[in-house]
Amino acid sequence: MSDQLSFEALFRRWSRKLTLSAEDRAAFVALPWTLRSFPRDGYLIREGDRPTVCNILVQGFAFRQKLVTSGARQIISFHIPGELLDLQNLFLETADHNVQCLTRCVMAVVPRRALQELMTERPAIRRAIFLDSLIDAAVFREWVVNVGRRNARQRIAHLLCELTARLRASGVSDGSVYDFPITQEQIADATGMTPVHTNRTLQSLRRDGLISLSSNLLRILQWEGLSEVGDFNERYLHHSV
Amino acid sequence: MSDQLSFEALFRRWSRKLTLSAEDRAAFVALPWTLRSFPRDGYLIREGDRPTVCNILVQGFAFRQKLVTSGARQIISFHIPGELLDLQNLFLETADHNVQCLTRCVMAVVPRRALQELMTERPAIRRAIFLDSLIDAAVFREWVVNVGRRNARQRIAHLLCELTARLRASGVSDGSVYDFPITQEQIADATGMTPVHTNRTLQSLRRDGLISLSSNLLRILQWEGLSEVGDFNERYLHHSV
DNA sequence: CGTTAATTTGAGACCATTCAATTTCGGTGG
DNA sequence: CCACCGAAATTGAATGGTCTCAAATTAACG
Repeated sequence: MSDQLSFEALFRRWSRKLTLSAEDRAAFVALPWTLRSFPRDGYLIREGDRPTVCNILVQGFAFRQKLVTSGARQIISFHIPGELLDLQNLFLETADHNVQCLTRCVMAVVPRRALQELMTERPAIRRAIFLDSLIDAAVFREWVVNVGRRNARQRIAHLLCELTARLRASGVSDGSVYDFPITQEQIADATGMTPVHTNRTLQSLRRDGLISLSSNLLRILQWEGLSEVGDFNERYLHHSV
Repeated sequence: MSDQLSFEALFRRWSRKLTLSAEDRAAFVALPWTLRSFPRDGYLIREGDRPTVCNILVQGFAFRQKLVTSGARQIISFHIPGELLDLQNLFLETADHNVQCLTRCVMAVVPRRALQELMTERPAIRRAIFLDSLIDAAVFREWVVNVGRRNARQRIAHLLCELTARLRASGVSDGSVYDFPITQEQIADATGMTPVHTNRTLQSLRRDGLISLSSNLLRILQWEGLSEVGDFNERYLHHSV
């Protein structure tokens, strides 16, 4: 895979929000990165690790999760190609959650020291990374609201809306039909529900003609209706800065 | 109030995590800030605002919240003196949530342009602010876990542990007895519960001799027990970077 | 000392969970 | 191409944690 292709999605995403000069891009591509493949369910980072690298998701989907003592798992975010998966580990010494692959993934792995130095030298890159981490935080906040104050239907509808809006904005999909590699158990862990109730709630969304989901293929049949059910307002995604 | 005093808590907090030179502190104090008082429940930022300033909490307690269409409110974080309340608004144009005062507050208000420029000139300040925003995000993640995968007792115990650990680390309190200006309704909104069930759950924690809470005074009677009930591991607070 | 906010109590209803079993799907080897 | 297998999705029924609604009590404050 050529250099441009590895970072195509990242640069495309950043370009929507700020101006990256050709030199900025060149300096980024000149980082000492390497491509690495991970299997489905493979761990990129485990809680307690002291990471020395930073991962850029080139291909595939990933997610962050945290376990509680009862053994239950809470998924904290999903990630799509072109996103940085561990900005927090650039400046925090110890990982406070797990990062795992949803599908087989290809990562561009960069030593965090090199990325830190690039941020020192290049204000535009620094700003892009700072923006990304602020938007990550905005998504976490919305997830607190989602699991804290919405019912089952709303939670799932909101999650589907968020994923759709992000995929659409990234240009990975047109946002109406796309490959959806998330199991019902994972949806349950992302929305703070049980798999059984997730199943029943998805059926209710299907019955109402809002979505169709089978064979890992999600169709958004009524975007307006789904957004309304999910109380979805995409402001928090800050797609236009 | 003298300049040093306004930023005392902030500098103390930052000093635990990195080295701030006398010049860094002087440059920070030389920012064009002003002190401003806010009443209890007063809004600092409303969702949709396009802020031009950044608020540093000097005295009092504040919180972030977001409303859903049903009218329910989810509190997303609490803030104590010495914390920056709207780092996200430094680089994002539109506020995606509300920031409100829990008690009467004094803020140091800084034009965000001035703070941005200081960050450009002073790498240590830049790093401190970046660290703060990463830790904010870590707290949001833990809150997703809290409302998503813990039961009522665990949620409230965890919230009390977090507040105690943060107050202790900031030096505002010794962490065993402190003024607790949060109503049961606000605890409910922070944990995704109803006020009624919050009341019953607090009673159960009191009955077990873990805490005592009345007249806005919280006593942590059994820190170990409370941490265990709340599944509390303070790693995510990153008190030692 | 009056007035409003905050806390507390009771009881019934409901949303979501739990547990267990069944069916369907996706991938693999014969 | 079909048979097989484990994973994922689906269904049923009973349980339970939390909510809702309403009222009473206590605390906070001017």
